[in-house]
Amino acid sequence: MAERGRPRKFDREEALARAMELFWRKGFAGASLSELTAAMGINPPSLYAAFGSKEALFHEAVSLYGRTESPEIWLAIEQAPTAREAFDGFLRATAFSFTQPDKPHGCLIVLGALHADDAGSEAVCAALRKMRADNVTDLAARLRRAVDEGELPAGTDCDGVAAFYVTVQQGMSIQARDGASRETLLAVADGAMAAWYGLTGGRPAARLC
Amino acid sequence: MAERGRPRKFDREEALARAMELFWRKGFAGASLSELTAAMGINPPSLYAAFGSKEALFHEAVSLYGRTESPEIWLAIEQAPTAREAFDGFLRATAFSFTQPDKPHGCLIVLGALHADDAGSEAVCAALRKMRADNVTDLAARLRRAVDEGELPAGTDCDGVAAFYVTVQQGMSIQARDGASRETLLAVADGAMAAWYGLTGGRPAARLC
DNA sequence: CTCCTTTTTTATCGATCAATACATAAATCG
DNA sequence: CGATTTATGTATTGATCGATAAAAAAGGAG
Repeated sequence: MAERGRPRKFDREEALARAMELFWRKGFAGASLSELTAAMGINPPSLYAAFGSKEALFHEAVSLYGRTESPEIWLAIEQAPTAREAFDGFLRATAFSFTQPDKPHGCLIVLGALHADDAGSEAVCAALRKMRADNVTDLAARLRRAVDEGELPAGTDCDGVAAFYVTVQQGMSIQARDGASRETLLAVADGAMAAWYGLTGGRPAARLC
Repeated sequence: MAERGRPRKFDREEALARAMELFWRKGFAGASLSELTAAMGINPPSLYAAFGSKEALFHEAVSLYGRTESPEIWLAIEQAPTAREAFDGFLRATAFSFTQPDKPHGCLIVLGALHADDAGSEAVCAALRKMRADNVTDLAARLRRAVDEGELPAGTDCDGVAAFYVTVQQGMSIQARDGASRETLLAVADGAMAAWYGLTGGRPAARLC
């Protein structure tokens, strides 16, 4: 079971983290092999031996992103007692995650590969698109749970509400990439939550009466 | 004043329109010279003689986009009698514009150049970023006008509200590019408008009382 | 030690990128 | 007409793209 051959000189996870950071900052097509190898501190043959291809490296980088950056965003969706607190926490965590110092602003899954440049990046683009679609599904599932639990009316348009909040979050990626401050994104989150009772038809805002 | 030399064989505006369509669909970096010349029906020397460079062609394409696609979106902002109708019309027109058949879905100004790949595209990226920032400014100006006219309270956070609605619109570009239907985008627009009274502190939704 | 396996470094591969040289063609000007 | 000007088509330019060939280096296995 002991490893045969010359031992790898670099830390694979560390190199992957550097690749993820570069993909996050420049996108799949925008991060060139020479930039990747420079950031990872290795030569091209080492990259291909360890990860297979630029596309495979990107998929691993996205997976790492999902394991390191996403959980804090989705924590509230899973753990908050009410759907309203879940969505509010979701958007507030997004505002924090998208404006971390010393990290690229915005979301890798939204900004990483919007255009299917050539045949090679079509698969990459489709993978991110599916992850974005899954986000809508997950939010809708949380809303349906709220309907089942009686927090929201039976007629709630869970898919439509989920689409709205995902759209806001995706817009926050653009805003964050454009330099919007954490405070601005939190204000956007508050704005989206201002639509909650009107959207869900749940308990109205009593102070308005 | 008569034109000297051999007359141009192609229609410059028509070729520009084809270039705009390709940039819109694939982004600045994603649209290669060979694809551009193929779409425009001309050879590289003709492109450079008529437009100067790929970057200059992109700027002209963005200008054409602003003249042909943007007006219908911004019409309501300028002409609607109330700010609420202005923003509602703005988002509904966006939903229509972003899902036109036989045209790329989403907005060229949002999707055209998110990453500053190299030194050449940094200027392109910055130009689009400025246009996106100007959008926030324009929406905020419409809100301030509503404050002046008494439609909205004096304490309204015009910049924050403008940031929210621009964020929603930018998220709609991602959604449209991902294949969201016109109906879905209209539902997102309705969702954003559901936040209006809560955000602006204006006249509350009477039906909730 | 000698084999064997794997990683390393160096140098490069063919393809494609944005951008041009060059010669020819098609118009106006004198 | 010849001279000038501009556009066109063909063929390339140097640079960079993602991906490798080849040989030296560094470990364990026998």
